[in-house]
Amino acid sequence: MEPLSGRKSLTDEVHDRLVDALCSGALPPGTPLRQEAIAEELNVSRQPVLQALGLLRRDGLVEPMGRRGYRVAPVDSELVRHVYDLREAFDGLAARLAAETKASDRESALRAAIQQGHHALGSGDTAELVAADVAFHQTIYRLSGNPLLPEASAAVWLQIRRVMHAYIQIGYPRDPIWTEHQAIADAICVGDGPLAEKLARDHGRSARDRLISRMQ
Amino acid sequence: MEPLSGRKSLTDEVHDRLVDALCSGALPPGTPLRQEAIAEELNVSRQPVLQALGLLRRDGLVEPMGRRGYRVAPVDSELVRHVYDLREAFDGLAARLAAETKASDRESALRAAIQQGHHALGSGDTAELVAADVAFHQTIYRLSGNPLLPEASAAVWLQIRRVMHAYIQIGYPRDPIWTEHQAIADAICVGDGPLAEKLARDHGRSARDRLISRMQ
DNA sequence: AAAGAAATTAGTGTATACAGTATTCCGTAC
DNA sequence: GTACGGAATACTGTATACACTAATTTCTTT
Repeated sequence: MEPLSGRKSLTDEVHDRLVDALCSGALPPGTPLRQEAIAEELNVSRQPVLQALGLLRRDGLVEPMGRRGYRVAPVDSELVRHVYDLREAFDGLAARLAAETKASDRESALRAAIQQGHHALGSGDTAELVAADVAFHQTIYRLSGNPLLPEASAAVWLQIRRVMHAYIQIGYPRDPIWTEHQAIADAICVGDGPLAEKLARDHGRSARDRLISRMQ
Repeated sequence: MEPLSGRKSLTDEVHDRLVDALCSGALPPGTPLRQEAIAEELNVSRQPVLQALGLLRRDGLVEPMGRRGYRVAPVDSELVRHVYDLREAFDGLAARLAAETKASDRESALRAAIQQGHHALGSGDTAELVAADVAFHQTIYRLSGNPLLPEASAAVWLQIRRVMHAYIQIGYPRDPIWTEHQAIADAICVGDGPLAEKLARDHGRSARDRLISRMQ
């Protein structure tokens, strides 16, 4: 982690920085977190760190251990199941709405997202693959026109990022993720809401199953 | 033995207090909020208030106006539509899971919630009615067995509370809310997941339509 | 009287100082 | 050798002090 500077609030910057570290696996589950250490590392006072940890607690990425510091929250298959149940609901709603509303840049945005995915597939970089996957679904969320969706699903997607980083490994060329993405995008572009919803939910379920099977 | 760390942080207490004030309509949309005034009112320093306002911003109940204070977020029919779209997704998921999993106290919990609702109907107290409605759905959320559901839907339910307080008035005896609730509860108790999901989603949609029509 | 510059004000966000509490560590009694 | 009690420690959360910014007001000039 490097020193930071910007014009957002320091609290948000610390939050973002910690989110990245948590989701990339730089801070694996169980790692103890001390405010003072983090503050010193980022050249910040303890106050923004305190607030950022409070947010991370709400996000479920961190849990307090007694009154003696925090610790990175563990990950188990139960958590993954619950996270993906919620994701299925979010994705289904977003896909249906995106198909039913008419955003002007719908086709181009989806095409760009899928292209980004294929590029990531070619590069074989895990981080880029995760980023492309997240970006694809966030695109649909944005196209849904519901401004509350990103915020409401934020915590769930943080967990998804974390789990994907941990368990997606390079060398699953048969992974049908991006063909499924293509099908969802097609249904949206055609304007078939129910089909888009169904495909999105099926995709969520199968992604969950693949992930859980790899966790064993 | 006992989780005797029962004392919550001041930040959370301030947050709860402000949430109540916002949802009950004591602080109507547009009201400016100043940290110092709130801190003095609650006999607290400005620090917990600052943090609580940050949380409320995330919840969408409050928005910053420039760098000169916050203001209670406005409510319009667009917001209500988006909120209820999300609620439909949450309720559907929760009802299905609650029907499919077997919590031992399923029947008794639902029966108690419905009884509370009928009591509130009899009393004619708006606040009690809103509380009973929220409690019924939170019961289903709990019975779903997904521990992430309450937190993920928290912001949405705050908005629902706020809108209901503002637009539900006494004297809608024909309001079918609690008969619909009964049907949902029955489907859950019978263990019919798809039916419970469908009924819950229908209920959400019709509740939204009734609310929006009253807003005009 | 109007416009522009300077000063005051109102408010936030950040840093530092303070207080309290659970955990650890060690000495002592049995 | 082990159980217990009390001091030291290592944290957190809250209060206070500081720094900065944008708005508003006031003063000056034409």
